[in-house]
Amino acid sequence: MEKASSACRRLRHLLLPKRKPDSVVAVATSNTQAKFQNVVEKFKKLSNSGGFRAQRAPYKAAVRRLSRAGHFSHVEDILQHQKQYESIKNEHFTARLIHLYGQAKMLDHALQLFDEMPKLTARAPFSPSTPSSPPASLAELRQGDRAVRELPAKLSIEPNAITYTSAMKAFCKTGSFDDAVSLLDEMAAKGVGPDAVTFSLLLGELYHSGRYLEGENAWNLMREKGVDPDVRCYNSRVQGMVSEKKMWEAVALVREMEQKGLRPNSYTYNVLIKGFVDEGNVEEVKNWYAALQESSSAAPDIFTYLRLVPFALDCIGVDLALELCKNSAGLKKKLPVAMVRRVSDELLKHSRVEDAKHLLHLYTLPHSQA
DNA sequence: GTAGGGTTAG
Repeated sequence: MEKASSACRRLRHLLLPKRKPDSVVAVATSNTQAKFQNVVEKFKKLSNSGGFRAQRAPYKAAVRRLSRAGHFSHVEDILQHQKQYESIKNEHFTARLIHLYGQAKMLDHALQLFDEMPKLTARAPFSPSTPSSPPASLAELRQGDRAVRELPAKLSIEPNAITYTSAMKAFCKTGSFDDAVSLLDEMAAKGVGPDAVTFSLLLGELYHSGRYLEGENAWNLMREKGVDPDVRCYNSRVQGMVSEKKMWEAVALVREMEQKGLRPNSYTYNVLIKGFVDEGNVEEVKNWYAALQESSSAAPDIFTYLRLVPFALDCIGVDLALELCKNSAGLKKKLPVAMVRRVSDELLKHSRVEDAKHLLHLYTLPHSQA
């Protein structure tokens, strides 16, 4: 059955008009189609397990991957598939699916699923959690006004902290930072308290877009409102300081968060490393990489290595570059092939054939040129 | 146990 349907799909694909008659392109596209179809089938199989359905990351990753590639029918396929499981009666599960449609920018599907909730979940909707998914979906679509005004009115619900946070995200993403910040006033007027999530998002957007002073204002506002910054809030501010090349202040802030008992995570270290890489400060880059390796609350990740490998090649030495590549080989996300090749080329320049071979072998790259 | 919150560079 499955074979027949995938054969049909292939046939349909062949019958579809092609813009590019180039046979090489056609074969590549067909391979890609088959690859994504495979992703869908695998995902459906995994969905059979309740343990899998409780996880959030694989859903997000699959939807992101498929929607980025423009395979919206595949997104629909895997999300509609979830309706057959008991989990669909759990409104939290269904709310997640709604948001996933939003993340794929499939608003119509998101709202339709929301409409179906009463009959799917066997419970009346609008328990505190459910109506937050449509605003979150609208935020993904950068529609702040609709998220915070039109939709709550339509659903006869009062916007809560999550609605506002979603709207803030949408406003920031469209560059309407003033609108985002002014939502804090509106929240205060309505007695809705912002929390660490609200501020981590706002701070991140402000600092990340180069609005350092506005970020600092928001940070002070957060303190005035008695909201305790968590690791992500601190990270946003550290990142803001790094962007402003205030490395000493950034380091001091990391020390402050440690003193408060907040454990720096990989993001924290990566931001500092990025700052010192941009400064060309070899000693501090080495220090913070060592600190990250020794940390009990963080570990190097792919972003660490993406930054460090080119820097090691250019400013430190091929030995460190090789060591970094080896250290990163065990990660699920791999370094780009071109980056690994740069390191192996450098090794060959120094006639270190065995090291180069070993490196390419680690990344299962052919080394016939060697 | 259950919502809304990060980066990379070519």
